[in-house]
Amino acid sequence: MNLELLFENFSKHIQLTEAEKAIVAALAVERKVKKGQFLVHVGAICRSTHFVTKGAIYSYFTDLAGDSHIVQFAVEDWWISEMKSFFMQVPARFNVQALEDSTIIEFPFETLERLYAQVPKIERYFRIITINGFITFQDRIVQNMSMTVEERYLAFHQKYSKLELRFPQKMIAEYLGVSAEFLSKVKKRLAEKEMGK
Amino acid sequence: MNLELLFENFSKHIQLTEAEKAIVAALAVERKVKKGQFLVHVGAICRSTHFVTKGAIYSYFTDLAGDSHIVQFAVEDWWISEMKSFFMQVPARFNVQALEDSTIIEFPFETLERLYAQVPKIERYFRIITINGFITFQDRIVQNMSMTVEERYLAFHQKYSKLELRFPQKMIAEYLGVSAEFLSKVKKRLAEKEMGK
DNA sequence: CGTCTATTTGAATGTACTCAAAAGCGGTGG
DNA sequence: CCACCGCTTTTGAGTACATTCAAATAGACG
Repeated sequence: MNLELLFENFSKHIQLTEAEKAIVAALAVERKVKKGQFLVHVGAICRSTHFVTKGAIYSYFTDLAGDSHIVQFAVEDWWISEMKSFFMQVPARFNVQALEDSTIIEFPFETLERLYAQVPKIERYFRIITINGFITFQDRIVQNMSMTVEERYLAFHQKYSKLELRFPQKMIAEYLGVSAEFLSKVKKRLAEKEMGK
Repeated sequence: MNLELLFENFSKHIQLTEAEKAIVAALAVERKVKKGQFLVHVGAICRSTHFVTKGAIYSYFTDLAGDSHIVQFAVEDWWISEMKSFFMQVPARFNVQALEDSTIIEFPFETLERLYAQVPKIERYFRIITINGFITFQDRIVQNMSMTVEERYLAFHQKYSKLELRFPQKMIAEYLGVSAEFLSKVKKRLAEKEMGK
């Protein structure tokens, strides 16, 4: 099991001793998932939180009209789970699914609680990355309220160019909250503007 | 200074000893603000996080077109601040302003960091309430992506009836991401439906 | 290769917005 | 305590941004 990426990520926010790293290593579970496989199903309880070391994962839900909406993307070095389901141990509202064959490191709910007790710095780490997630969703609200689809797409394109190369355009549309057809038109319009220069 | 409400809120997630409460009490700062007064200005750095013990506060921003958008409401027993500005100590993107004469308990940034070291349970508390905030913003994204204005208003009405009584309808519209005029029409339509029953 | 899904394109439609004006309401001062 | 002023809310007409539906094209996967 390769925990390098995870420890590197930890080190951005906290400094772990070798002894503490050993405790984490003893509790971490590596798992490989095939393309299309689900990590979490709507209605089930999300038992673990997932750190991606290889591949690409996304979470989404389907509304009453049958339309899908992407909640979150995750590639290498990102965490993903159904937060509400995981932390409150209630039925999941979103699916979490693999876009590609992927490798993840998992921490089951009870394990994480024990880890907080044994290594309080880990609790600090999760407080900090939760703040980052909070800010990300807040930004998304801000953008949805104050920007046109074109502006939102451009912001996404600049901030997440890596994701745009990996996830199909349809999913980008489902993330931005716009129909796939309209996103296609917006991109065309932008390309024409670019030509005109 | 009345810390009852704050300690009661703490007790929902962590159990503090009397000694620990004393440490918190020694660091907490009470502040009274008049209606209309700002706790945070756009462009300034948000130095404290605020717990409301009396009154009503809201955070908002004004976009390039001059339209206002509400980011968060807060009344008694709620926390409010400009999260990104506070935790990263960068210029604020939102204003935080008092709707009514209010009383708040403040924790400056450095104080909170010291408090985490002295009372690790406090770090746990803030991890948990940040998760709750994360989930709230995630829910808002989900609703904005999959529900009509009418449905979003009804969800708000049911979940936050307390807020609806206190904040002007215009601000509810700015929170839901809808024009004040259209929200008025939606409410009229709903009232007519209600009559027709 | 052949099939299935994603993307593109166009036409018609709709939900929500903008602009404008009237009505309602609350706060403030005389 | 009433009257006035300013802001909020309502209402209507016209408009726009984005959607839906439909069909053609392109691309990916087995």
